[in-house]
Amino acid sequence: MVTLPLINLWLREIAISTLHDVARAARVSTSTASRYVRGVGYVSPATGARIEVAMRQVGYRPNAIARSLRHQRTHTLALVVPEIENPFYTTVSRGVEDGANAEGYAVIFCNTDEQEVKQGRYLQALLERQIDGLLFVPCGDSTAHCRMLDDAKVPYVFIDREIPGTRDAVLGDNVDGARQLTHHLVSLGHRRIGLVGGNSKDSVSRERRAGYELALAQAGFTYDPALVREGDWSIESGHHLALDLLGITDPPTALVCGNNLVAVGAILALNRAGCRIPEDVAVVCFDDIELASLIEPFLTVAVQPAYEMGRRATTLLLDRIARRRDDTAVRDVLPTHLIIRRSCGAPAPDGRTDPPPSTWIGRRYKTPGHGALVTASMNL
Amino acid sequence: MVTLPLINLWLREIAISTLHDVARAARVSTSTASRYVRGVGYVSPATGARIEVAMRQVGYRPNAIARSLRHQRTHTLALVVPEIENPFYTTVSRGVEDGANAEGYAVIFCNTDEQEVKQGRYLQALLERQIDGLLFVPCGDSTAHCRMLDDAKVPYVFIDREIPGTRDAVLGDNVDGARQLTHHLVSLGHRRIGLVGGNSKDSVSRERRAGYELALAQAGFTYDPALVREGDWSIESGHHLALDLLGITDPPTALVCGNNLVAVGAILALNRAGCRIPEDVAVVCFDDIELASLIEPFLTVAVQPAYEMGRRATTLLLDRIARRRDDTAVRDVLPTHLIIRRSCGAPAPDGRTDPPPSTWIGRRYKTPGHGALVTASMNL
DNA sequence: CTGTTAGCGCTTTCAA
DNA sequence: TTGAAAGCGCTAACAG
Repeated sequence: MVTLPLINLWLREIAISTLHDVARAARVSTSTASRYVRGVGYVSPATGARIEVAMRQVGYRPNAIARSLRHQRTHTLALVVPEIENPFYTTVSRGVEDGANAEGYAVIFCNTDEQEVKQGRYLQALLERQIDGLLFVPCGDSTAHCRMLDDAKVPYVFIDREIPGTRDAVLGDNVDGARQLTHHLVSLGHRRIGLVGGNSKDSVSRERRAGYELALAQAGFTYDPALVREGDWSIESGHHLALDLLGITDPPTALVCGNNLVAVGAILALNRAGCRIPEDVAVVCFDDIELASLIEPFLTVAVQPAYEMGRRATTLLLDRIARRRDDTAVRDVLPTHLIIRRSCGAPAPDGRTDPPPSTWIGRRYKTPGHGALVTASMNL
Repeated sequence: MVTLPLINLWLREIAISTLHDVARAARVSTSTASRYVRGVGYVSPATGARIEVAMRQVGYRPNAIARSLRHQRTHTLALVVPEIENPFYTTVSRGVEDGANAEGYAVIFCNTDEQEVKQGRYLQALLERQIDGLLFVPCGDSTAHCRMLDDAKVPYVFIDREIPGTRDAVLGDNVDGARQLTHHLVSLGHRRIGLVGGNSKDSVSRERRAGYELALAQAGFTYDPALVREGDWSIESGHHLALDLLGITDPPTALVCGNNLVAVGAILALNRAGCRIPEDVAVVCFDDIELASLIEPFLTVAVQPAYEMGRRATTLLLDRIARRRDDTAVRDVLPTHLIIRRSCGAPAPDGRTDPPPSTWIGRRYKTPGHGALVTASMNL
């Protein structure tokens, strides 16, 4: 740690200037200055010009806090997610950011680490800060927290996960995604397919499990509960559950994983147990593992339109805030797409295992509005 | 898109209650209620109890906006990064979040996409919102923006990148990291080592380049400018520059990449050109590719302590805000560690190519405060 | 077209 | 130990 000479901050004597200062400099009342600044109401060209000059002179910058207090509206949203380091939520958050910016809203991001207590503290703090609305990926059993939000009359929209009750929600099609993943394995000839699930307390995990069961039923298999495990959404959980499944008599030849982190855990477990993927055990999962799959396309996945989910949820929330909608709850379920890659030991239907790298270059790497990362490789 | 029955929001008649309401319900003045709520000044036990009851009765929640206006302090920081989807910045942001929360500050995250215009709009908006301080990863030539911040007298701390001038900064040791990466390749017998750099306009890229040159000099090699390319920090740039380098006469047998995204681009280019890694060309880079390297440890990297950088910068900023430090600029350069993996075609010094997967399990996957992802595997 | 006035919800002297 | 009053910076009636 090195320290260097003086910082040249707090030196200049430019006091922070208010509308009052502008008004005084322009010899008008604050209300006139206010009208001019906001561009509403009548201001004669002459006085307007004077105010303009005064503004530059004193270096005026409007104070959003004072405005908020006056308007009872902060133009600030919050996004509460359980795990910001999961690329899925990172991409969701870009969608939210872009959606919010488009209407001049700022976003406060909060990370609950799947802990309800932390979530509670955040929500409390956010309500005190008078956020105008909330984008919410709840963790655990958040019914109490939802009541709190209802009481505070803060509009909110669920993303990815929802709490029982009639609320706005933008979700991925979990049932169908899991069904597709499972069906894919079935079509490759697998007969014993295990499920390494997420947290059974949350709707997402239950739906993915339902999709898994659906695919098995459609294939005419009898459902074997011994092949199904649930824990939470962590790498450790995936590792643990996969080891478990490997240990049973007549173990599965393929695993459907509840999400990307769980899949990482499962893959580590398989490596550790000396199982080759996909020769010994095939693996597929929900959500992509972004950079990894760019370089080494090895894992067949069901990807949700994360950016779009964030974006739509934000639009919906802003509509609520502006009361641009009637009071019927919206439940927007977005489709999930399969990206077929080699972790299951079979080529894609068209004979390729994956779009060749060249198709990734030339289109932008970014999420929509800037091009599309997952979406790009997804739709090829 | 499905719509369902009525939402039960805006139904109840619990008006949002203010300190005034509490005071009235408790039959005291607002100033007394205020004193009680904040726990300062004298309030007799009897009245205190009455106020306590009144608070619960009316469901009081302090209004942070009004407080901010009064105190001229919002207890809000902002974090401006160029690319939130890069895991490096995601991890930095966790450090920032934890540091801020520890002192009851909220954080507004902003994503500039490496665009100065976008950055300017954000800074403007943040200043209007009266943030108390800024954590800043500037993009491009941000000197004008820094002047703006100075004028507004908002304290700020650079993270990862800095703008010439004497300001607080928490940085990775770019020179040494690049030196280590390059030295590693030298020690494996490579004689022609290329540099696929980042954006030469920014200090980070220049420093990494300097480290690269230093290692070559220490090895007694003559510096060959034909082996050095710079562009920006994108996958496309890495792809383009790597292809370029492959095309020269006597092309490099190894590449040092400026960061993880650039490396992804370079690897795609090598694949496309039919080069095997590491047999034909070895690749190393700055920053890890998190999940990827958990599953398939293939890329030797120099990792910076991202979480720690975010955390320290935040502590420093909060110290500035609270005027807990004298006015000397701090420049905190954190060491970079090498993780040796197989992308360069050689085992680690101790004969292993990588810590075995088992060592990752059992310790938590999270960043410090929750365990450590990169840091954990790094220090084994 | 412009200015006066009364707050938004909270804190903070200063008197009582 | 408590309360009255002023005001943070801005906006919005309402007169003029």
